[in-house]
Amino acid sequence: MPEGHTIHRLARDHGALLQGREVSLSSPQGRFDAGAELLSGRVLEAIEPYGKHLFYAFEGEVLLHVHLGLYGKWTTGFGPPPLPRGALRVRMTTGDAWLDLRGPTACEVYSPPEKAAVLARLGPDPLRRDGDQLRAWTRISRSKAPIGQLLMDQAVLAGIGNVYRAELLFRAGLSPFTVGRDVSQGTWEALWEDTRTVMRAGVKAGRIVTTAREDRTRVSGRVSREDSHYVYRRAGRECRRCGAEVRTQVMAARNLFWCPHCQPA
DNA sequence: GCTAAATGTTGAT
DNA sequence: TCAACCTTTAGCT
Repeated sequence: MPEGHTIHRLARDHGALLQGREVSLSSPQGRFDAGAELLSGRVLEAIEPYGKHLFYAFEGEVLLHVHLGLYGKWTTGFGPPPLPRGALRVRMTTGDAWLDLRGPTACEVYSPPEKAAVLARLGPDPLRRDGDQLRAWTRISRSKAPIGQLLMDQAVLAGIGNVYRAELLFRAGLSPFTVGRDVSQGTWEALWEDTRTVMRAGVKAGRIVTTAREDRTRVSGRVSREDSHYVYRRAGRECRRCGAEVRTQVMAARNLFWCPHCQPA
């Protein structure tokens, strides 16, 4: 399940399997029959991640646009693909590998202008080399909205989701209720740099781990699910740093988590 | 074994 | 504001 780190990881992994290859597409579920037929048999030229969006560029100036949403998932394997089970929106195959897509919010054929239109409404992506923190700062520094809402707004920053929102604000010691225009530029720049650091680690590990070693219960071995977050989904439990009770409240239509002591209003 | 919630967004009401 | 998308998992029993 995807925030930006998952998308960038998929782009990398799928590139290794598909780039420069002729790809066959089908839609066993039937909901993408026309698109699969249009794209099938073309060479996959490039895969580009932006925020939570994936763009698969095929020869002939046509793209596959995928947004996983909350449930969407890719599974991959080598050799002959398994018999299709369940609601399988798209299957892509090369001679060697297969890739199955289930449950995406978006799976559609795009033209280059349609891709450009999506990019035009997204803020900078901290995982991209061209991610420009000043573009986000322009929005944040003028906004009366709380920073916990702004971080979730894909027009402000592309790729952050509910886990990173909670965890990044905790790491910054910043209250989610601080309004954008009250955030200092120095605080923002540090937050942006920390976002890049933490999300890059997420791409590498294939999961979100935001805790420092000294804040974990168990210090060696694989980081447990329990140990991988400071506040996300820890409502009512003790803050790892100070012992105060972690709080929760809906903000931007999602459950927000924070420590009232480490992130004072 | 069952239910609810979940790392997200869109489009209808 | 809410249903839809559709799967996985946590937390119950």
